[in-house]
Amino acid sequence: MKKSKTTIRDIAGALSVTSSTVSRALNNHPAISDDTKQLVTAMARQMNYKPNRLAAALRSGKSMNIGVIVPMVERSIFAAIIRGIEEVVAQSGYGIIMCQTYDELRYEKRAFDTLFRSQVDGVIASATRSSGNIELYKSVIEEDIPLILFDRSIDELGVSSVVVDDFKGGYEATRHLIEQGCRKIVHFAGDLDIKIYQERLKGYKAALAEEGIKFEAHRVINCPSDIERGRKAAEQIILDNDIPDAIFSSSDFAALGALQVLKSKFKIPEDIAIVGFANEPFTSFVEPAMTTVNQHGRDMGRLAAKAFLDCVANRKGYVPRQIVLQPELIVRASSKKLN
Amino acid sequence: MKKSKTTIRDIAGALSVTSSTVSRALNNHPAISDDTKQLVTAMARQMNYKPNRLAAALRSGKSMNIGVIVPMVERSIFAAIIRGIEEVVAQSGYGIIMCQTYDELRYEKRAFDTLFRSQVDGVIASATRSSGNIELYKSVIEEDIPLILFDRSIDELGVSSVVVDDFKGGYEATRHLIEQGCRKIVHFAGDLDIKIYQERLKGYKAALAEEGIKFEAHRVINCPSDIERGRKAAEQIILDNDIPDAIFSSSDFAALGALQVLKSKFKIPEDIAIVGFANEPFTSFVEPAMTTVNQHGRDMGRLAAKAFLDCVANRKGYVPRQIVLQPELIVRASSKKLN
DNA sequence: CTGAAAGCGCTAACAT
DNA sequence: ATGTTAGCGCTTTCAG
Repeated sequence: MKKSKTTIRDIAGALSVTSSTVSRALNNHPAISDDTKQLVTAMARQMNYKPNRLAAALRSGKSMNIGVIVPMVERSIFAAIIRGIEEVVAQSGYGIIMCQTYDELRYEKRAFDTLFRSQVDGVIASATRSSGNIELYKSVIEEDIPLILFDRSIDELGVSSVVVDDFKGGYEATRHLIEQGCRKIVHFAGDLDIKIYQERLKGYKAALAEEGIKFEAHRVINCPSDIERGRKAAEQIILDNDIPDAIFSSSDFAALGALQVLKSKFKIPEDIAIVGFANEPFTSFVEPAMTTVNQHGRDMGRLAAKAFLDCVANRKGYVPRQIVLQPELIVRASSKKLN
Repeated sequence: MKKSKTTIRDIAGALSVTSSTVSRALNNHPAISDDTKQLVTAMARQMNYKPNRLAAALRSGKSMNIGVIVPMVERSIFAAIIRGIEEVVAQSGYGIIMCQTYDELRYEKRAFDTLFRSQVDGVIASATRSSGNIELYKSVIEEDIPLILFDRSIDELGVSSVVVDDFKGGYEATRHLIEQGCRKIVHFAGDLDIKIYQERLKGYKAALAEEGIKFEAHRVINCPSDIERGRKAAEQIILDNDIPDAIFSSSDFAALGALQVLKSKFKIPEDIAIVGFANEPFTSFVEPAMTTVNQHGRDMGRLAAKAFLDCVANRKGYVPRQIVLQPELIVRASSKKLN
């Protein structure tokens, strides 16, 4: 039953043609007669032929695989992005090698190692903290393989990227809070080594400034994207005497943690309004439903993938472009003061 | 700057040895002197050498990539499994090519295509609906590449698998409900083409039978794993006159949908208790917190990966084994009647 | 329209 | 401990 796998040479033998012909027929080369193509594909099926992409890749220099690097697939934004990427690249015959960094440099390094050794035709990645890893990305560029960044980009690299306007997201979230009458707005800042979190913070500051509300450094609390850390931060707030009237969190997870602890002692949103960031599915069904910022993950994935395809299509004349998606504030009960 | 990539031959040239020596040195072959290894690795780094896995794979017949097929990465159980797999196989130098089926045969087919063509050294997969795709899995076996199934296995295949005892999960969930005093227990059944959902249903029936509660077919409602479908099902229940005192849902998502609509009209859990399945993160923070069944995703992934490694280690003498994990009922507020 | 020939970069007997 | 040799399965000029 189990004989050595059929190769194009076997097919060629069975048909008394050469492997070149078979190869061309299989790849739908224009200079092959329809008759031959018919014969070859029929025989291929009959012999249960499975092309060996590795060999093709080695010879042609194209692996038809692209690497996708995300912090972690559990985050719905990244799952959505992967789906978006997959949708478009699959149509061009590409497979995806997915790597997760868990936001740690050593995993990020390993990811690049895996991808290089697999000879991927391109890398679509979201960078981790923006220090220490630039060399990694530069090495991709030096190897001359297309690199597209999404969500968290690295400007110095000058490659194509698809990001959401985090500044605007932070700005609108904060502005919305101010419009609800909030004045003492706490910001849960993410890792400020990462640009997107810097931007969200800047947006927050800009909105305050615009409304003439003085920025107070002690209202910015370092709080990673994690429910438990959100709880801790909220507990700290309660201990302090200076209770805010709103929280704008740079992540839905931290916002949720805060919501959980605060709602036992305060009315949400009347006493304290809460806004998160990322539009994780759970935001729509926690109580009260949480206001958040939608980042259009699937679109981001699709656009990144298209950028990659573009880049491959005109290898030489490709000009990188920065695509900036508009975030969308989704207002829900957690921030609607009815005054 | 950008010259053609360095190969082992280049290194060999620079060192006046042969490429075999370089190859062996790089692979830490025992029969190479430490001096030479030192020299070679130093030169490799200096010349910025990046091994071409494709070539190695073509020659050695091992791609050092394994394929992982899941329905969709958004489901936290699958994200957890992937993480478990990755943890284990990465240590042995394997990369992961991830494919999603979205529970549709055509995507499942495409996944296998991608994996075959990439010459993966193994496939770790969760099957979709258990009809129509068996041929796909058989073809993997015929190609003689290790296949491990998880979560949703296919018994006829006789390969190693790691699953959770869905029967027991269904049984315990239902039993718990009965212990709370519930008698009219509705079951939201998943796609009964898929074995895990059949098992959960059987467990439900078994628990009823054990307690002498008559099984009533109309209490089994077809309801896929989807919030919206759960809402619809709950709305239908309200329209009917025969209000149940509990719902055991085969998925957390459907359970959540039901919870959302029911809690406006009924007291949960006093009037209607609710139990889900899968321990999605959101179950712990919806209100009331939802009782559910934990499937130990990360462990499942780890075990599946270990099975794969085992299988590779003793290719000939490998005996497939079925690993069955014990589900864990996590009791939360949505099902605790305080009578 | 098809054939012949030459590898892609690496590994693995078999030598020495 | 290292060198020689022969490909893995496919693509791709260059001929005809």
